[in-house]
Amino acid sequence: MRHSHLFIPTLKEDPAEAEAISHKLMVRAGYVRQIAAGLYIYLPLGRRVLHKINQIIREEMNAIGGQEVTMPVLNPAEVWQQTGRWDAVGEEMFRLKDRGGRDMCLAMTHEETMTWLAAHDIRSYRDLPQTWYQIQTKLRDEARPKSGVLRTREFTMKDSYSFDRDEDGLDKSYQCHLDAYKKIYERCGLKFYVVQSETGMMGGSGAHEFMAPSSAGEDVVALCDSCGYAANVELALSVPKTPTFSGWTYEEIATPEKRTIEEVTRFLKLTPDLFIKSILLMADHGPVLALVRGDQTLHEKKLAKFIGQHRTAEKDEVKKALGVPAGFIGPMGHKIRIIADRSLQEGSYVAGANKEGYHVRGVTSKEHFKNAEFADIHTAEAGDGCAECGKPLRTERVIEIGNIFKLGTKYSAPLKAQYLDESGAEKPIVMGSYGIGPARIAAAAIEQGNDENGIIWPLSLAPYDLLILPVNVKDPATMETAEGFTTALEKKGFAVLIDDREERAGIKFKDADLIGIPYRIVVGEKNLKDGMVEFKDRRSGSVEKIAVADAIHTVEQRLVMEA
RNA sequence: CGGGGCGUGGCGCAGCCCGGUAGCGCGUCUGCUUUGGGAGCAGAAAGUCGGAGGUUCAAAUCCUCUCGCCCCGACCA
Repeated sequence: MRHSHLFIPTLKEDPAEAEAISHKLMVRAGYVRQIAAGLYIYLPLGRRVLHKINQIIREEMNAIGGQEVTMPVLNPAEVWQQTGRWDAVGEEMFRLKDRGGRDMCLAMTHEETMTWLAAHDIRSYRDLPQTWYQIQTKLRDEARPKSGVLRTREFTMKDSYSFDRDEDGLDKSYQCHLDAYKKIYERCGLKFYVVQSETGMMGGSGAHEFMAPSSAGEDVVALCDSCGYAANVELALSVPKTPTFSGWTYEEIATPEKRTIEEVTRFLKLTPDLFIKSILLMADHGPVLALVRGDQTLHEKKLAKFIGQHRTAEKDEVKKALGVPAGFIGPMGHKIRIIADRSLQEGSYVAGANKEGYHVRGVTSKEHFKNAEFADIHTAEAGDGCAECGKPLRTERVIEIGNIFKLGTKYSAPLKAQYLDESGAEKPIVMGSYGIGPARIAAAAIEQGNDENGIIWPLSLAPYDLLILPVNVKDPATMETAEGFTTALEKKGFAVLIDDREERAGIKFKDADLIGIPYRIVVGEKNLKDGMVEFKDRRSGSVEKIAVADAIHTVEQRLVMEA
């Protein structure tokens, strides 16, 4: 392909709106343009990358027996009403009415329509198992689109759905997907983790996420290098280090105007792990007091599993519910529900005295908050002990590039997706759902592969395998050689881009680095006189002179070896 | 939805506090020179200063409202 025939609008400067490296580079290198918040145009290069990712996904999905289908993006309300998600989802779903006034929505995922299909056309255990997938547009009215292509309002997703007769079948389908996903990300050249995850709005009994480490990510995972425990911090269990307790007797201490843990620790010259942080939350069923250790952070998603939807209480609500000004709450003597972090079961702590200007020390669970329920509600932090093996955990910021869920019968039951077993009994189909975000794979690959000059693609994702760069297009010998390479290598099946623009060498080199094609042949007049050209590896930066006569053979070997 | 920031030629920005001629760099177009890491010189085109209202003799600049984009948080199949 000739560069002069392609639309590759590169930019010398970073776009003002971009923060994430992948976002800056995708825009600068001419892969995407943003038309509105969370809505992107994929330019020729960007489209090629997505296409390559989608092909890898297709191959691996087909390899586990997946069958590609296409679901409509525009959905009738009924199916969503039947599963309850029409009401459960809220503002994140784009809704509209057709000309007849019927409620419709733009699909944000396709459990409903896939299950509808299964309900209509799967009758017998003989029809099972099935795995259906699509690579299709999803629309979500995101509260906050961000980080370029990482969180958008319209995006394509590979989503697949497995249909089995029972849990055993589901386990097999789930495992097949897990293995296929690993292959997909490996082929995409990504560093990634498989971690335990929340089931979120999908519901269901088990879930994993595939996470690509990157500072641009929105999630954090806790990892144990010792036993391999890996989980999203939304659910990661950890055992904080036990502090050294003093043999305090229960007594009040005056702490005038010292409200925050930081203020009180400084005032009393104690470490924060000897404090109890008492946080009042307003849940649907009334106020709840949450207790975590002073050095820990309450994880509201963990807490939500016990008390449901909630928010932190306002100052006057604290006063009203507990009769104590905020900043001096202690766990003692309250009638309301108390959820305490497990780490507080042992030890003697400092806590608010339930009295303005005072704290107390010597607070223990056995004497002072016997009525509390104990659970892991703190955020796992680096250095905490692994809940499995006790060794220290580390944490890492990651991009979620895929997830897999065991749905069970959450969707098949309401949509009546049933089959008849051998004995003629009607049973609900047992389902799984599995997602991959191709654009996130592309962004993660850039986050993990770039330098100060631009993108460094893995060969498997690069828009072109090889760039031929004739330094001076006006030199006939140069062009003859360069075009000869292009034709010969294209015939061999490689995707070749020749930079035939009448630009200065500097511009072409800069653009080449920016765009990030993994290999480059530079055809220059001086080298050509000696029968040589340069072969450059974008990743290592290494340059070697190779004979014109050997060039095609050398390149072919190199590319085949890497592929 | 809460907090913060920003909207000025295609792109990146200055000007705004302290009202009075719209400016810089890059890009684009023309010509000449140059030609292996984002060239030089000369010339040119291109801006309702996000929008609406107001204050004023006069508004990019001050006031009010509004729209958009980005960041932090909440939210997130």
